[in-house]
Amino acid sequence: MTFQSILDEIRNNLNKVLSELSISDISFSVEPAKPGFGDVSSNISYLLAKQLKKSPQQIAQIISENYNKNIHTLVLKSEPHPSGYVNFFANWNQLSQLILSESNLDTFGFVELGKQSTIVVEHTSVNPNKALHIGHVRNIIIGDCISRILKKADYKVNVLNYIDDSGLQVADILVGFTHFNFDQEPPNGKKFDHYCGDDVYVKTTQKYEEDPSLEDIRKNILKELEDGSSETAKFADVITRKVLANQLETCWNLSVTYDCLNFESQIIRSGLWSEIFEKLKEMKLVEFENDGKNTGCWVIRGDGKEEDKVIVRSNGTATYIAKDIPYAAWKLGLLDDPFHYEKYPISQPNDQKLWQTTLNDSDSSENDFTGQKVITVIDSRQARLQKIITDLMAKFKSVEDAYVHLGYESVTLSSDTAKTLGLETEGKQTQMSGRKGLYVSADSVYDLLKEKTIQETSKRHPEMNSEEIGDIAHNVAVGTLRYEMIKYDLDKIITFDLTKSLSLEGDTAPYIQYTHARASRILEKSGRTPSIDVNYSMLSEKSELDLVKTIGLFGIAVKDSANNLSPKVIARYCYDLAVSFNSFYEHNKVLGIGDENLENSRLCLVNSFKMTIERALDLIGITAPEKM
RNA sequence: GGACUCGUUGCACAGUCUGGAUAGUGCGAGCGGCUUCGAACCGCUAGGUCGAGGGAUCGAAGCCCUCCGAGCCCUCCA
Repeated sequence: MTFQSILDEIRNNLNKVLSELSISDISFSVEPAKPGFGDVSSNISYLLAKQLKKSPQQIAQIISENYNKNIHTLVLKSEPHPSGYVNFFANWNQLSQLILSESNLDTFGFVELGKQSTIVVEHTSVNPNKALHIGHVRNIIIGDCISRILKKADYKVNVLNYIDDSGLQVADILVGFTHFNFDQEPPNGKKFDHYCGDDVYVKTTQKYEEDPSLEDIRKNILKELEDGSSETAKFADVITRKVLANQLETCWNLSVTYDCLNFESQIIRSGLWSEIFEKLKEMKLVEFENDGKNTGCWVIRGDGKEEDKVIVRSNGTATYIAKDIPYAAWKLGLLDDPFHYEKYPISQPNDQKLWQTTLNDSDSSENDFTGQKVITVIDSRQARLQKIITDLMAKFKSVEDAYVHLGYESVTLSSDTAKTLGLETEGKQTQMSGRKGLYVSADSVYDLLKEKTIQETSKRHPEMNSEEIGDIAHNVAVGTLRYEMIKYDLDKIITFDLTKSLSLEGDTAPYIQYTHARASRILEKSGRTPSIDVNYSMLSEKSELDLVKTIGLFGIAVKDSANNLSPKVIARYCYDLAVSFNSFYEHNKVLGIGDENLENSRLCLVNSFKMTIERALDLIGITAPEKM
């Protein structure tokens, strides 16, 4: 694992030094050094200070001296720092060789964390009554990046999208179609999902406020939805599948794909709920209330000071959270699978197979989309409900962390952007609202970014045709949007601003993609494929070795990212790698330097960089064009 | 009222999980760099009581406690 190799070597040798000094059981750190402190650092002497009754400086001195007596291959020397750290300097002749030759392998960056265990990643799960907005995009991109990263970390990943096709939001647009005469054909070529969200949904919910008696119609429609044989349910199926197809277009356009679509209507009709409800009763996880404010309901007891949660109403119907319980249990493979699977009629990009659940047992294939672990990506406003599910699953499965709610903060609109949508917020950011029509759609942001990129690219490449420019603009637009969605920590609110969030400069995807284009250009101009059999010891400039080192850190970044379910780590790695390359590019010429051997070595380095940035970007679903 | 999350330079963030050296980056501001492998770039300068207070520690932006500020959740809504 490249840079990990030198960390391992140092750890082993330090342990040897410790045992020579008859010291044991110290868990010290061995990590990549901060700039200016060698290549690797250890805090070992701080930890021994008390035991040895010596200052960290003195101990660092002793350890370094002893360390240098040992045989080492990847380390040149160990050096005590006056602060007390023990710093190590790499033998770059050896380490460059190791890192750069490994970087040529397809498996570069692969880490054996999952050991081929199965894991479910569920994301997207947007009600099929509207187009995706920028807030949904955060969910989708986080989920997609996590699945890509987990695959790189040796997990078998099943990506699911839960289609809530029988909920209240769907009922609302049905009310619009059936009672307010909304045309089923959108006006002047508008995408159907946008039409349903912008027009039918918003205007129908407006009418509820004007006329509360409409609530009865709404409730009726909702009830009919749950009965699969009703005309309403059949109509709903037509509408929601049209919306879903449009939503998937948006996702696919952003390089997001799935393995299986799970329809809520089918979960309801499968009878999984009554199965799990019996189990809950047996395990005494739900209780029937004979008095109090929840009289006649089945509830889950609140934790500590939390209120009890009703899961079956006194009229016998299940609440929102109740529907999630059988699905969660199904995802973990705790229930007999009632579903059959058929191919989704439209094919995904790259022909990746997409399945959908069906209760129809003819003409279907055997599949298993469950996992030993489950990660559900839902925004953190649902944390309370997800905690209830998590607790239940821990009891069902008898494994603590089998079900993980991966929460993230929402995307809000900046005051300026809200104003362009007609809402005055007095300088404050504001939550989006589908019901109020207060949102920025994913498609419109993509279009804006693409248009902007087309302009930039045309300026630079007047010789290109529009198709070529369009391809580049697509990759840059998708990259920019994806990067913007994951570069912040999951628990930071993203305030989306129609002008400020669409920058193509600084810490953005185009910056990283641009370095890739620079590298590609060098390789193209060199007119040859770099040979791997070169003497890497010719690489000795600081910026060269920094680049080699950053390339070598790929695997460590993947491991960190997978362990912490943090796509941001890969985004930052990509950025660091690009910064490293730009520094190298600024300080060293590759072509026409009059030294064939050095040129060869640098070409190899450029090639390793190009392959590594491509692989790293791929983990966050970003493609870097050859030219831009 | 209770639960959870956040607070680091003018703005937006990284670093906090796993304590240790000189707290990093981008935007913005000021200055400088294309007859050179692509300036969507690079270099330099200015800008920080790490929300406040206390505690444990040889050592805290990081761990524990209290407080303040912001967000969000707490329906027989979804």
